[in-house]
Amino acid sequence: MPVTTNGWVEELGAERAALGRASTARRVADVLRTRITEGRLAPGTRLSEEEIGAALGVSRNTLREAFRLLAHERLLVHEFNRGVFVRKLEADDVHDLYAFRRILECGALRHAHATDESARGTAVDAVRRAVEAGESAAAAGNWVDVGTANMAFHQAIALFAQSPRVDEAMRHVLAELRLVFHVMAAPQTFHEPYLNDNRRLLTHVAAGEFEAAAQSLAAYLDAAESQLVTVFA
Amino acid sequence: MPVTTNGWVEELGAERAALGRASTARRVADVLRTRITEGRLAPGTRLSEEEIGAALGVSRNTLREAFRLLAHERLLVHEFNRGVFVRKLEADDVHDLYAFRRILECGALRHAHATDESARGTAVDAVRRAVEAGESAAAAGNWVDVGTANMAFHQAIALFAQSPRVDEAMRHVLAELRLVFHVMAAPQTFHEPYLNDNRRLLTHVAAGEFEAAAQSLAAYLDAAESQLVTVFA
DNA sequence: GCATATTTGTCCGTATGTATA
DNA sequence: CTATACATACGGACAAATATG
Repeated sequence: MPVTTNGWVEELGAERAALGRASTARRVADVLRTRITEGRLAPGTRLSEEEIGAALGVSRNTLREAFRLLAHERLLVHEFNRGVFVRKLEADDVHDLYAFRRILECGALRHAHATDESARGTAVDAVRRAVEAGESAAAAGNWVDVGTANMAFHQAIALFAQSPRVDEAMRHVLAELRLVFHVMAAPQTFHEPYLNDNRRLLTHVAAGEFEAAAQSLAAYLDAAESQLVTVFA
Repeated sequence: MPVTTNGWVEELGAERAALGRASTARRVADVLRTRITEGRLAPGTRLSEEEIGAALGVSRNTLREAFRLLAHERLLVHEFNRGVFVRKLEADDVHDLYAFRRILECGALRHAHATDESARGTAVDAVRRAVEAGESAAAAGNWVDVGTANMAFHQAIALFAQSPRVDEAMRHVLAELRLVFHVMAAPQTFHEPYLNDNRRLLTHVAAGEFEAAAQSLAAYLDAAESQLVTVFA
């Protein structure tokens, strides 16, 4: 019986009951994903197969399948013959994530003019809902929801591409970025200054000014990136 | 003892000796990936765990890890309680792949002006090498190499983004597209007409005319997409 | 629609190789 | 260098789901 060294593993026992019915590996991945994206698993932590397998009541085979799912999402890194670790992001990663975001989000906006009216309408609606959710959350002082709404805003921007693959790429990028936000001193209020930018972008896309929106968003992302990179240095 | 029904599995035995030293699952994935991208495994084929595991001399657990790797690359699809199948692309997939390509490749070109001189130079060199490789392969009548060079050309275009994540996304898209090319009547000569377009794009990027290159590429991709979609209908 | 056979999903025990204290 | 811990990989087992007759 291995002795648990750092203490966070025991808490998994409580989540074991929450495992519903689906692929066991997927459910295990869901539990771990939540802990990682919520910052309750520090980057760099090694995830022992035996320890976690025992805590969640699944075999190592199943657990390894769950690890692979999360490694695919870049939330874990798998080092051969060494084990899996919670992803630890460097300044270079932040730079690259924002480079990717610029291409995806600005590309989606520039593609919007080629989409049909109704598709554009649903995307604009999604953007509007995200903006309003962020503003009301900020009014209520609920900074966690402000962050969630900001994520939803950028996911909605990606909708203009009308491409499932763009949507998925965007989801992965945002999931990785959650790891970044946790190293911020005040992740709660990080997103708040961008509420105005989001509102401005909404007016652009609602008016069909996609090129202006793209340029505005590029500047927006530049600012956010440099803000984050300084934190990493 | 299950009787092999379709006959292609036995050939795997010959490849078993070629398995070098790395993660077993990765090596197995390499073998299967080659067979899939070369079109020797028809889309829709179900990959039996027991059959292939025996043919390659690996356990079911290890094989399942290899399946997961390839499912991540979208070369296989995993259906719960049913097994894994070689990915079968629909017309919608072709459309989406080209939508994603437009955003990635044109986005990379539009980002090029912001990169430093040396990075741009290496990207231009990579593009030039791909163009020349394609032209000499075409002169030799080697259509397989023309296709390979065309893939390398677009991978080189992605270099202008200066982003590892863009590179990887591009790799995955091109790997998926290989599945599409195999359903063409004459995949050998499919890429040949684009040699001129590639050469023209090279002159653009060599001259630093990235916006012009992006627009030219967009039209290029539109044409290729509609050509492929008609084949699917 | 039912009974049967096949195949996957999951778990366990174990042997071997690799990394690290 | 040795010892320990751990990941890798194998093979067997059984239940559950699916496919087949």
